[in-house]
Amino acid sequence: MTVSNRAEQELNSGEVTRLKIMDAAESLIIQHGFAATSLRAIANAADVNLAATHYHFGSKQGLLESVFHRRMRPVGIARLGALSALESGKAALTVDAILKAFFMPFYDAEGSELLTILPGLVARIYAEPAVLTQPLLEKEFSQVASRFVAALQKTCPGVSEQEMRWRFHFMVGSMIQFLRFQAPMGLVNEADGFRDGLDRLVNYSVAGIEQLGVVE
Amino acid sequence: MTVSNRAEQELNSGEVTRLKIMDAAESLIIQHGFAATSLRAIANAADVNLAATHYHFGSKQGLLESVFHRRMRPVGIARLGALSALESGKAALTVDAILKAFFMPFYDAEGSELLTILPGLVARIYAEPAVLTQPLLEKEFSQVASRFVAALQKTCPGVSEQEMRWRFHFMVGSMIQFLRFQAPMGLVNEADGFRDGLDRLVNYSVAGIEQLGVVE
DNA sequence: CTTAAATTAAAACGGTCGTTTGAATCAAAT
DNA sequence: ATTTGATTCAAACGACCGTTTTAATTTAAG
Repeated sequence: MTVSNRAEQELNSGEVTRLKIMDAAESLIIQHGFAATSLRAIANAADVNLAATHYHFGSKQGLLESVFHRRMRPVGIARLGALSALESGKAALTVDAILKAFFMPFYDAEGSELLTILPGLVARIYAEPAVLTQPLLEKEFSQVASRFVAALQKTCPGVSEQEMRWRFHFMVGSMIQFLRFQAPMGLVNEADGFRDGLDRLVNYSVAGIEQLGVVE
Repeated sequence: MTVSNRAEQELNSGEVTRLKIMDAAESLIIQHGFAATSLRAIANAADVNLAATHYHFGSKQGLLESVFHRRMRPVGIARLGALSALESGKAALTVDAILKAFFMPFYDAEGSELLTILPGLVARIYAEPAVLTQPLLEKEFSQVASRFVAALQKTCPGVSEQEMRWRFHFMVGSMIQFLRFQAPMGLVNEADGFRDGLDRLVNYSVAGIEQLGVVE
């Protein structure tokens, strides 16, 4: 059997169990957080034996890392890809375009099941106690952040790298808030609510990063 | 014994225990989160019998609510007071001044021990699973938010209440991010780091809320 | 078919969890 | 001094935790 087209390839029993565990863990972790989600609850939701969690992931922490890694790596790749495409294009770089590249994974996920997962998972990474997730964040996110900060700096001459990293920091905070709660408290979101909120987030962030109106 | 000056009044045994428990719980919850903090760890850190936690707070959830309430009510009061003082003053309202009123509790806390507590606690409220803290947030925060949104709207004619609530939503996200991580990843914060970050947060948020430079 | 490896299964390990109980101790008022 | 209520204490409750062990079962290769 060749390794070529893995999409059509049938998964062996072990891989199927691995996926069932990760899916169940992902859903429960999003709902209740990492500490409050037990391996027994995960195994039960996945319809899998409890020991399978340790067989496939070694430990609860190992499962957490796998769950986060599976979703976050494609996000980072999509972001870097979108930014590279932007930089190699002929159009001039704008803050608006760069931020849309950063939010690309969420624009892309519209209409897919990913939209019910990605926001909750990203938000949870930032919500868990730092000792659990800081290594994951550092590993998966820091180089992506650096690339975007550098790109943003090019469009805002006169803004130091340090200052731009602060602004990027605040922008990420707004993004997390949006992913976590979607609309503000008491504001219901209608039909195409996610796209609407995302566009508002872009506008808000562009203003914050450019800071054209602020007088010192 | 009169009730007048409670500051000099000695606390009876029960109140002292209550405070010791809340102090210990606060510190541990900030460090490890609610689910990962056990009542035994709290009682141990407070040098108090385990059963005292249930005697004084009824349940773990009850303790959580008391811990949050104790710090958050003064924050809300300080914010509303600062905003009222602003509105009854003769100077024209500005977004900058309103936001500084909103951040007032953190400006005030500079140099006090509160600065080691408030940021971590506020950040944790937003980090815990929604089912735990959403009632607390709704109760303690929503009316304060409404007052500030209304004030901001007056300084930005043409911005609907709904739109301003979104911008305020994003601003809160940036604030949480700052309170939780202080400086961006990999950026160390020197001597007067907190004040510096707070000022950057104000500038960023003013730009986002006014959105002067954004072309649709 | 046989054999070896990969995977699943059931059961138990020692611990810790939130909560409850009932007696002991303390404080203040009669 | 005695009584009453508030508070503290040690101990235990049943339940659940992450992890490990051992054996059964399935899968794939010789």
